[in-house]
Amino acid sequence: MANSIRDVASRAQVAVGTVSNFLNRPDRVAEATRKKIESAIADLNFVPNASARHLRSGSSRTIGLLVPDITNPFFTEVARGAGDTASEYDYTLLLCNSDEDPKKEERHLKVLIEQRICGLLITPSFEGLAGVAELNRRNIPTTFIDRKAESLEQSSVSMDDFYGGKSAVKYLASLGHTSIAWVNGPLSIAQCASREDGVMDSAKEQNVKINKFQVNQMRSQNGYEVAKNILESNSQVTAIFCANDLVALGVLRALLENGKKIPTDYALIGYDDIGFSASASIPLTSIAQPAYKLGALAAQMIINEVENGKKFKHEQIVFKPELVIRASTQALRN
Amino acid sequence: MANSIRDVASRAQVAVGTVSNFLNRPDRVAEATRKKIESAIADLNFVPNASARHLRSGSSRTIGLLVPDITNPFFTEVARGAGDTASEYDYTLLLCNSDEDPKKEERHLKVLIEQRICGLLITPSFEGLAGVAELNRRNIPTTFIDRKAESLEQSSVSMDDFYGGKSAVKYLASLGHTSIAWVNGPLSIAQCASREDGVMDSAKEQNVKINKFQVNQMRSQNGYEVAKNILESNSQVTAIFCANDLVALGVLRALLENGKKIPTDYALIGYDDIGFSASASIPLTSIAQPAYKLGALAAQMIINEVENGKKFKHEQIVFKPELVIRASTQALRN
DNA sequence: CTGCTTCGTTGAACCGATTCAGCCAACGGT
DNA sequence: ACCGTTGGCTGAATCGGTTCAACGAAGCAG
Repeated sequence: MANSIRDVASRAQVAVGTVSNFLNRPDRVAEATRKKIESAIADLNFVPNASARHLRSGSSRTIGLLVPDITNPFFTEVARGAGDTASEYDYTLLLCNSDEDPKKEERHLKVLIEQRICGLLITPSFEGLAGVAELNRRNIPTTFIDRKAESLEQSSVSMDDFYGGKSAVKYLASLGHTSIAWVNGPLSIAQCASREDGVMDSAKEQNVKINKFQVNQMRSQNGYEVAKNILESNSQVTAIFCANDLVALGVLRALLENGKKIPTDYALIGYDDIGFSASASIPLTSIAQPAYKLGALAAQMIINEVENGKKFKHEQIVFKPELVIRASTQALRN
Repeated sequence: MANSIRDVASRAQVAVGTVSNFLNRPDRVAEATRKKIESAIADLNFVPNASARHLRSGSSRTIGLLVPDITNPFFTEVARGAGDTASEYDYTLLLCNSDEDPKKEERHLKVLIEQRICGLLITPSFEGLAGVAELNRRNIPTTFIDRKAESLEQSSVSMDDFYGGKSAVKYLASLGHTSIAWVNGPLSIAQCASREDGVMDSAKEQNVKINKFQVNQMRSQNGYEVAKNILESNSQVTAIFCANDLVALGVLRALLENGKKIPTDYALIGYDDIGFSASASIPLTSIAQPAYKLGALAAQMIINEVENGKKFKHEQIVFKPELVIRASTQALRN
């Protein structure tokens, strides 16, 4: 049942080396021979064994993608992008989900090393991951996604979070809002910190007052809970900016339950522009991140690096996020 | 850099076979030897090469998971479940997304065959996939997810859609609703057809009137659009049941925009109980499907089949979905 | 002391591809 | 007629593990 290249060779009356050439460099085999081999392959239903191929050739044509939360639509899109690009170039994508658990993350990295992946795409959930250092020591090309590489020896595809934070506040200011609630996640997450920097920077420029709020996890439920604090804070807040869409959706629900009108009582902005935001009960204005493109480009870059070896130049690409205006924001009426 | 088992053997002063034993059946290696090998492995930073291992041993310990839409939270959960179980048993999960495109699906199946996966988990988006037949011919164990196997020679883990449709209508009837709008997807999708059968069956039993509506795709936007038809249909409909949550969320948005109150003007039920339903502006009553469990069990079953070979008994497991009651439904007030 | 297990270890053969030095024939130039 | 190239093909060696027959030493029974 499991046919080998030798079976094909003997049936086609050629040498094994010729079959291998047919598989990898068809231009080097003569037309007549090619036909013989083709029909032998069809007859025997032959499909080459990837393991054998990898073993001998040394290169695995497998790239690993390690994400912290496959449940998050953002990463789902990243994975789609990376997957599509990988198969376009005949690479296999090995998708691993760490559930933000460092143990799982390390374990997956070990498996990826066992598989001898030729490159890794990763959004690390923690700094200083032992496994990543290991990858480094083994000279496995690594590209960071949604997090800028700190060394120029590594590539990354990330977003300009400072700009994103800044542009949301700028937009709200342009609508006439002068007192904004800013709901952020843990500052230990690099993205959150940069967004906050952008927010504060813009606030200064635009002469806007910022009320800071915090959630421990960036999920809907946390937004729902923090909304009470905002309402009770008794300030003149007229707009709310959340560090991600899930949180914003939670805030939205809480506000509606409290009889508030969006966008008249409060303007609301999220971050990420996940699919659900467009179809929320009040479609959410958000800062869109091109997740699919991020994944696709990261895959593209790692493939370049794998194929061009030393002469490859590492790049740190930074995308600018984009404001997407929907029904949850409008100009402040006096 | 890339160390082999032979390097380990020579450094530990033992034979290669002993190192192999250490790796696979440590109990057969004496304590003293074990220690020597352990430290040699640590010194050399040795990690076994999965390709070589698979090549010789014949079994790949890799299971493929092919889903039609990784963007759908339902499949994301299935993937999490399958992935967790796989790594628990030291298998590697190869996740492929076909985007409901039969060409991509076939291509992924080919890659999976090249990888010599030991088992496949699949939710086929089309009937009579050539690739699946191919898998069959090669005797690769296959388990269907969310779709019942038609042959007793194959395993499947699916949901009782008839029951799900039935229980939603039964519940609405118990609340006093006697005229229900039923928004279904294409009947060519097996799940949709069964749910509809359940709906109609229950309607008859409960003496409830059903108004049928259809969407072509089961996305939020389609629900949003169909809602207008429901409103214009001018019937006495007091409850709406949608074939999936995304559609229900779209309907919800349209209703709210039209000034309707949920659940007072209309009771609304979705299907799938995706995470967002709980945190929608009006938390959605839904028919919950244990997606994670589905994936985990399917992985469990395929691993059993792989490891027990012939003496394995194929099973067609059918889960009962569960009604989850939230704010979008309440008793009809007269 | 001999024969029989059991335990731990050995190392060559093997899995199925790729690689590469080497071969042959045909062709073109001088 | 001779030589150099080129194109097409060959097949043994190799990648890094696993497998397995065989072996030596120790332990035990008679």
